Amino acid sequence: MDAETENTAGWRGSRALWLDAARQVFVETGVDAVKIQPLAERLALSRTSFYWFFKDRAALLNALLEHWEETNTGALIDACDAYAETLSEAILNLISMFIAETDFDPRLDFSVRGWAAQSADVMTRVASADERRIAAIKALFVRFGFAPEEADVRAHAVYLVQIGYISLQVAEDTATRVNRASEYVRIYTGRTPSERELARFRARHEC
Amino acid sequence: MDAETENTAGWRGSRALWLDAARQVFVETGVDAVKIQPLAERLALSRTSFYWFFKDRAALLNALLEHWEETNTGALIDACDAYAETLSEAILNLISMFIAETDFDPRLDFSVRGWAAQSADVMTRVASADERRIAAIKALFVRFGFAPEEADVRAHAVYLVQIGYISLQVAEDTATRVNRASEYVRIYTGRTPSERELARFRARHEC
DNA sequence: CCATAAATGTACATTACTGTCAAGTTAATC
DNA sequence: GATTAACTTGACAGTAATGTACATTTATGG
Repeated sequence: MDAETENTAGWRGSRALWLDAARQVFVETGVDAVKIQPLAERLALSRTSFYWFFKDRAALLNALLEHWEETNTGALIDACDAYAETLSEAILNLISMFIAETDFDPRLDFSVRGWAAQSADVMTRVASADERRIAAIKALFVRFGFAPEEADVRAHAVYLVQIGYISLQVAEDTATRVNRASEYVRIYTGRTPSERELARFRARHEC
Repeated sequence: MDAETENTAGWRGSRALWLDAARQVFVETGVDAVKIQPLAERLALSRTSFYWFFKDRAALLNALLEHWEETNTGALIDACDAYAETLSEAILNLISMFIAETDFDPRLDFSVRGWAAQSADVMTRVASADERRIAAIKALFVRFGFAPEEADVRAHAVYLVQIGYISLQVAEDTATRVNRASEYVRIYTGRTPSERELARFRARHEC
């Protein structure tokens, strides 16, 4: 069943439908574009119907932020906790998660940061998400024998490069990103990933 | 003479005054907040007076973008072209420019990226600025003997980390950033900066 | 001191949004 | 088939913004 149902009568709306439309607009055009009237037009629903599912616009924005917290930060931490025999493999796990864009949505992350720039409230929540994420990456380096201080600097480097990528909004195809991965592993860890590790990594992104 | 003159009569406005106010709001709250009516209130000027200096809102936004292109990208390229005896020194020059925040305004850069996300036009201009910047950093690595391909990856790493920093909007004091610089130089270049280079670097940020 | 360009302000017409309320429709259940 | 909870809608009242036309004020230079 499509999100855009052809029906013009009956119960077409739902909390999830409004939230999903809001998420799309948010990602495409930023917080300030998340407005009830345009969303209603997009969904071919009456504007006022919105107020049955959400108290007001603020409630919708709040739901958006909660969605982001659950998905993106969760996905990153899961990737850090994933099984890995070597540091290279662990880093490749992380890179995989960023490349796949299935669990972690880079554009959502970027939009949230844009929002944070204009809202102190959102800013603090973003800052604490960043802390949790960096701590997870740092733990990964520590797990493979790095001293805490060095693990910290390297975790920052890994994370900052990814956030940088997201901010550049580069439209590279998966192939180039997959190929570049091994060089990044070398910069991050100082070690070269084995052929087997790379083969496993490539395989993951070709299906 | 202050930007906020106490005078309530006479000629208080100017193109520069409106543009500067717009820049501030843009950096604090994003493009969508750059509105003539609020700017007028802020400047204690009549809203319509704006139209004497700019054709319309679009003209103001365009001026904003041109300002960004001139300042930020220019500052970065200048820093890359600056005199340096070693690669470490060259990288420290670059880091200096980012830390100083005098010529290159990180928040302006961030806001422009947020704007780009919602405007294809702005996006292409940002993309070409990124290309010019990365090319300048890459040239720096090549200048100190790196092979083009490796120079490219390293230039990306350096640039992405900085953009990542900007996106995180971390509020670190100059001291911590200065201290961390030497570790970043090591990650970026694989070499440790000399004590003299670091001393010169620190001195630059203590006056 | 007067003409004029530079800048400001007032009034108007228009558009896009927000939220509330009361009345309607639809699907499920008893 | 009547009741009811879940949902939809149109009408209303209000706010904030845009841009245009025109009148007014202010500084400057002959």
